[in-house]
Amino acid sequence: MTIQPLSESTEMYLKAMAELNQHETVAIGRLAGRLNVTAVSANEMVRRLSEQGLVKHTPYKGAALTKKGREAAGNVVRRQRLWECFLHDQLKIEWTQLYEYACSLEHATAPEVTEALAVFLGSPKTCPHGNPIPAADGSFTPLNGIPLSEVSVGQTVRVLAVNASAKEVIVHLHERGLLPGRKIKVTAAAPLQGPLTLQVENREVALGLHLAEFVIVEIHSK
Amino acid sequence: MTIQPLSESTEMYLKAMAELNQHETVAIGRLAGRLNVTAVSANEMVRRLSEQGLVKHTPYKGAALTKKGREAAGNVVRRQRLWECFLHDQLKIEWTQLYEYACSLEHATAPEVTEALAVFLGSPKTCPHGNPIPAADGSFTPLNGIPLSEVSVGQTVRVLAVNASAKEVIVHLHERGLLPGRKIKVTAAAPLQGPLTLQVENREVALGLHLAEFVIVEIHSK
DNA sequence: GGGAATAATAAGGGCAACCTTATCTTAATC
DNA sequence: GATTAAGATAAGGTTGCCCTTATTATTCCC
Repeated sequence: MTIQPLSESTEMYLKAMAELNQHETVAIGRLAGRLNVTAVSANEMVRRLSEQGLVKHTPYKGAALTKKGREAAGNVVRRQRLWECFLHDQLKIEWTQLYEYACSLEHATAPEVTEALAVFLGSPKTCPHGNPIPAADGSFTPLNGIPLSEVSVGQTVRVLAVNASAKEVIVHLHERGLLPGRKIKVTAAAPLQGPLTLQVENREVALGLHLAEFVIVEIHSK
Repeated sequence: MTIQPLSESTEMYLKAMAELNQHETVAIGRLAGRLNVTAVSANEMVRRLSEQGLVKHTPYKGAALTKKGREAAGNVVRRQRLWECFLHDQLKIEWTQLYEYACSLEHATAPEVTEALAVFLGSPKTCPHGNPIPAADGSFTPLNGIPLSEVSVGQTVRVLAVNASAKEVIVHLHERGLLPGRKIKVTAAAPLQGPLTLQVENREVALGLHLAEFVIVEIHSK
């Protein structure tokens, strides 16, 4: 099973769903937004995906990956993140370009190449952005962290991962020093969904709440 | 110039033309054959390519790459052969799979990645099959050799390159030990376009003439 | 319970790259 | 100069994935 090759578009939908939400239902609108297509197109495509048994669509509720879909999605994510490692560690490609370049390569990568790449890289556990690399069977343990947007004022946290796909978002976060491993303190949170004020490496940084969602952190113990 | 991204199909046509014949005209039938499409489809596509200024089509004569097309083709070939080096040298992918896997990757490779890959690999001059890797501007010097099919009986030659794209052909030649660097002697040639008989590493091998065309050799001096 | 936002469906189109079938043109060869 | 093979052209079809516009259905929330 799962030997039928999926189209590039199919892979992008599956990956988007996995990135948005591993298990629960994803609203068609969010999916459409992330993939930059209209809601009508997303609807059409979700129908096709559910015909293939990759997602389960509950009208007016959203779509969720099936077991098969989750496996396929994990596989796509694995390929992408392995390529990100290669592009970053070996080719020294710019941080902000990794996602984009790896995304192109991922669709063109045969299973044999994926596994050889993993071995070559020493079976890394996370991509340069800090996200876990799924196993060969597509399974993976989500990070044990919370979005920065949910951290309360005064707390100090450590960045585990940056989980964004839009180039502008990646660039924006990179410019503000929000990289895996960094220690940051939330010094203030403006009311009404306003921006957070952060202390990042002796630097004061303002960050919109919707962008803070892409930064996965753990509470800094000690 | 040459900054507009070409479709995968376009790249395949350009590459096929470059592989079939760097400079001269290629018959539409040969092109169609190599790309596994009908002559009608190839005709259509050649029209599109000539509208883009990539080829010059002379009706009933064939198509030839323009300067622009040759550059673009060289670039595609460069990407593919660099990936072949990577897959072979670093990932230890099987010889007979290199072409196929590298071909998928080549279409998904940005210029920045191509150049970083070249640096990473130490700017190799040839791919594992022995074919030259074009420079970043797409230019390259063809091998100074002749097809094995044109060697006369009794001569001893050295294999410079295997220049095939069809998997079956690659497998067939590989099984018979026809690899770059091998020394072979043409011991007989059957009449009427019949097969050649070769001495390859103390082994006697029969090889169809149309397959011998894919093996580029140089006369063994001394 | 009613209005707003979101989602679904229908209908019609577009584009790239392929296909088939059929007709016509040119080139190559005896 | 006629035949044949190869190439060109026309017409119509398919598939995947996207689009717009319009209508209808559902859910959520005050």
